Amino acid sequence: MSDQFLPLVRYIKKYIELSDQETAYLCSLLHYRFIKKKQIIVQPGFVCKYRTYIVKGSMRAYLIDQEGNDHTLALGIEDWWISDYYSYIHQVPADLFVEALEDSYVIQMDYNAELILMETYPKFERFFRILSQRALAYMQRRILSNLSKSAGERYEEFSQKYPLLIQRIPQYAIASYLGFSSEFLSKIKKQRVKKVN
Amino acid sequence: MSDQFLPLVRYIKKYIELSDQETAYLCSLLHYRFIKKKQIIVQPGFVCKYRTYIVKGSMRAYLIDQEGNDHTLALGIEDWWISDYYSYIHQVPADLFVEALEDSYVIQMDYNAELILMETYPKFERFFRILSQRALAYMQRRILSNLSKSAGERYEEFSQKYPLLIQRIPQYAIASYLGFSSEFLSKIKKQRVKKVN
DNA sequence: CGCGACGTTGATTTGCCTCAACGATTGTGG
DNA sequence: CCACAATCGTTGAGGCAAATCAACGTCGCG
Repeated sequence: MSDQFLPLVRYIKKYIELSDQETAYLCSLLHYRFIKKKQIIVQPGFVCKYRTYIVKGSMRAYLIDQEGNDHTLALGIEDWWISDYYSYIHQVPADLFVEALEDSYVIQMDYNAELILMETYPKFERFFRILSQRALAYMQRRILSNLSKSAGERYEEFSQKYPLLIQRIPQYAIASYLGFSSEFLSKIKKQRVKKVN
Repeated sequence: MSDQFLPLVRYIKKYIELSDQETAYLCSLLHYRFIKKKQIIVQPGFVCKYRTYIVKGSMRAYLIDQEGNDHTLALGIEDWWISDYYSYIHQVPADLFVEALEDSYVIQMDYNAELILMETYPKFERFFRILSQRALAYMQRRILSNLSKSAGERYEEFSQKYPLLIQRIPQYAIASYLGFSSEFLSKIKKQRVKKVN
């Protein structure tokens, strides 16, 4: 068997122990895929079939509202997950697009496979519990940050926390993730340079 | 044994089945408490020890920033959970206050009890997985709503979704939850009345 | 009764948006 | 391999949604 799934297996082993048998079964349920830059893997109106783990590359999940403005829910690079989580969990049509920002390699698990996996080896309940608890705690922090901080402060915080993303993710995507326009991000950066001097 | 824990047991049984033995063990780990209006059960600097399920009453989780403004992360009434989830999950000092808005009765479970419970009866892994997955999906929707909608639209959506909260929760708490000032909420409501006529 | 908590209203200010024009860089088809 | 288009970021002018501040009304509670 190829070890294309190794990054994800290593990721999971940070949270639960896996025997060779369990690992093999897990891998039998996974799909390894190449996603070309700008390719869309989730779109509104279609159920989000997969949980997507990024092996290499970067992706963005975003909403387009009635006025045509886009709003970024999530950004992801190596070792992160991305999807329209609401659509995935409830198996209802998505509201979001999920799109590759770079040529990417991903590992996907579909909803039924996930259920079967948890039934076969209940320890995966534990893995998904930990995963979603951590994501939830993180989301709460993000909401607080959005509620309590100015655009400049949020950008500052983001740069500290994710210097890698600042380098690789287009500015319009970062601005949209942080909740302001990309023009305004330009102006923030200009102010910032002044401050440093 | 008293059945003060019945509401929570019923809640849990919506997601997993429980034998009498499991139920009894669960209840042995719970605490039933009365919280007086304005009483604070979580505060910054102290680890959030409990997950809190509201049996009766209402509560609010909020952050006070450097300028002294408060920002509401969560509101809760009967049959909802509330806590500083980040603090609880990671067992680190909280950033938030959690306060009763009315005289309230709650059921609390502490972090160690939760771990023991899941070890003793692994099916509780499943319960907490489902719980956090649903909360996570909900949080993502809230972020999208905050990113893509105006103050008026968010209030409209909130009123549709939680008519009970509109009646029972003070306006300043709702405004703060939705991310704008309570003065502005006054003005929104005024506009709204005009529209209806 | 009197005080404190909550909500309202109006005047003014401001953080961020919108629009438009313009470089710089990247990608692509001839 | 070049020309041209598309994409991305920057800059400035003007505008708007919502904040801030201050004053006032009202209600419930000690």
